[in-house]
Amino acid sequence: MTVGNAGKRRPLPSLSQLRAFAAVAEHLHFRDAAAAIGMSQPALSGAVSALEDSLGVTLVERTTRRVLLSPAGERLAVRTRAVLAEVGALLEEAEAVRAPFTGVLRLGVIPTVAPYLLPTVLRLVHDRYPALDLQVHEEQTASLLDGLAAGRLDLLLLAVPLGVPGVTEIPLFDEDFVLVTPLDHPLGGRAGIPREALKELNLLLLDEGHCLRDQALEICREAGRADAPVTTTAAGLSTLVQLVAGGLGCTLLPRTALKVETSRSNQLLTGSFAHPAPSRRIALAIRTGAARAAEYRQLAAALRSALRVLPVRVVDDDPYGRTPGAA
Amino acid sequence: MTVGNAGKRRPLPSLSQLRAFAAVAEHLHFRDAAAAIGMSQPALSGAVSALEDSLGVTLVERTTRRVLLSPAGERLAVRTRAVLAEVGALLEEAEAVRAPFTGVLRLGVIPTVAPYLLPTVLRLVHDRYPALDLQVHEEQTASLLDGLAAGRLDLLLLAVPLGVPGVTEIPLFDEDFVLVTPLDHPLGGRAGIPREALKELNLLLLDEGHCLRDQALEICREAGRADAPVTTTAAGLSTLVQLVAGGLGCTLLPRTALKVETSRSNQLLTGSFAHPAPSRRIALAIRTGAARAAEYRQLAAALRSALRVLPVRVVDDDPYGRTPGAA
DNA sequence: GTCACTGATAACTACCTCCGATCAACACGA
DNA sequence: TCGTGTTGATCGGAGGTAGTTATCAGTGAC
Repeated sequence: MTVGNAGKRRPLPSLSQLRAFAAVAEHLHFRDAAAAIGMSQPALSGAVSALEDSLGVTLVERTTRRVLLSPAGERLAVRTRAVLAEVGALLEEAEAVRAPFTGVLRLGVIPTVAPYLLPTVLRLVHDRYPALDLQVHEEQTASLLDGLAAGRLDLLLLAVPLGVPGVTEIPLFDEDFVLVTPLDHPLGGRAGIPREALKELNLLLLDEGHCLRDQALEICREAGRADAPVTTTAAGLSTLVQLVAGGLGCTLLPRTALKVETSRSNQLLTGSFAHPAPSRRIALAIRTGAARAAEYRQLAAALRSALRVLPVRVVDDDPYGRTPGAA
Repeated sequence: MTVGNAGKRRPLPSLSQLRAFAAVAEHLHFRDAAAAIGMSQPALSGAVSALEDSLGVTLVERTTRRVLLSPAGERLAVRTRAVLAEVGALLEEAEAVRAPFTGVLRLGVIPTVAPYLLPTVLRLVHDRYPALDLQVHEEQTASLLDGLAAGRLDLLLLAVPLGVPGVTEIPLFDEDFVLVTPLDHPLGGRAGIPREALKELNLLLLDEGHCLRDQALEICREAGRADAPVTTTAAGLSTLVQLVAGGLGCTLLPRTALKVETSRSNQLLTGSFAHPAPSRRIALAIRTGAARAAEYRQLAAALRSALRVLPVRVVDDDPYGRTPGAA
């Protein structure tokens, strides 16, 4: 026998082999795995064997009755999934290059933004990117971020900063909060209201989980309010405004919501804060390194233009917002 | 002609194709690229063409006199490199599984650790992992971290915390600092020295760039010292100690360095600080997700045992320190 | 205009992957 | 104890892939 080292020729594994191994690692069953990736069981069996040969490592412990991964197989399965994920991103980006602004775009929007911005967003997408199939999901921030990380959503429209690693924010605009009060409220309809006035108000807030609730609480805290201002809660801004109209207290509304929500009642007054008014920033959020990031940034730029008709301060185009090299 | 969509059959690209494209993207020259990856120019040319077909994207703008990447090619080249990097990690991990603790291990060590710990480290590696070819590089922290990120080094032995993203620290032990003084110094040889004493001392420090210098400065700052204590600097601990022996001032030494550095002179006294004494933590550092991470953690565990003979406080084995599933 | 050098193409070979059919091992139940 | 169904492995052949060498064709320098 040859002494040498144990090194045989080790050709590059093929992506088919890696996909086969990943499928086996997932299903722990050759026939199911073969069906899942659309190849015959013998082919898959051979592919896994070939991969084991080329790596020189036993990946799968086979019994005719049970399949399980070897310790090495467990570790290498992680690497394999990473490779396939990168390949997936490559293919997706190629597809995006080949036909930008086509196919499905799963957009997640928070409830305190959706009703007021979606008309603008939908019109923009329809007019400018007619081949884009926009699917809108209205959820709260935490759920949206989960969906983004899990690949269930592609693009989020929500309030920032998030401070979540792996998520890139593309700011769109800042909008002030305004104070909505009943007709007989002493601050009703005033301008230049100092923030300190928040210390004394009977403020109505949204339910837990809405980022707008947290923002309002934060604003109160900054204004020097120690106690929690909550006296009641509502599941939506519309309900909240109706409670105000009924005289139960005041509330803070983002300016984009003002027109829609206050036009239904003549029992309301709107007060604006002294400069600088409390505000929130609305942005798009994507997975950092998303394959179609260039498209999303282009979409963000288009959105900024379209949103200038609203009572908001559109942020400047950020220097990285251009598609590098795109026409 | 068929109307349909523009979609043709799009087979998975092969890793050979990706490697070919990456080589072209790097060299911008087909023959050079072909030579670099050890294949013929026509084969490489065909591979790139096949990749372009399967992606449906023009990646390379070819003139017979000049080759450059299309904008899409630039973007996809990044993805391609990411895929190949993951594949490389996969192969490396397979190799590590196949033959753990063999091959080259490029270890970087900081100068204030190297002379005192290397004897232990080298003996351990030689005895326990004889097939491991340890290559030691003595550099300062910043240079080591660069080398780790660039792939020039595999494993670092240095003071932590670093707080560098992408670098995982595997703590080994804590060691106290001791105060080295000339014979006639009022604090000479005392025990239980309060930290506040540092406020008044004429302290000698290493040159800029040594983390030990920064640690000493930090300790002085915490002790309430406002001014910089630097009066002179030295390039190595040996020099520093000779300066102390010459009566130019005092210095802080890590306890592991004490025996070696003070045995050459009888003009020195060693004082210890009151509990808790100022200390530094020494750790191994690796790239997060390094292919051979399991081996490095095993090595760290072995090192902890071996280092118990030194005057240090070995940290507990961290819960993630075991090779998952290894015998 | 010529020449050197570029990437593309042609023709051929070797190998590889895939499939359908079949085999051998095992667990379970009558 | 012996079928029986299900498991993964193996076999043989068709088809395609990917590599080679030899050659072609376009381009810029001189």
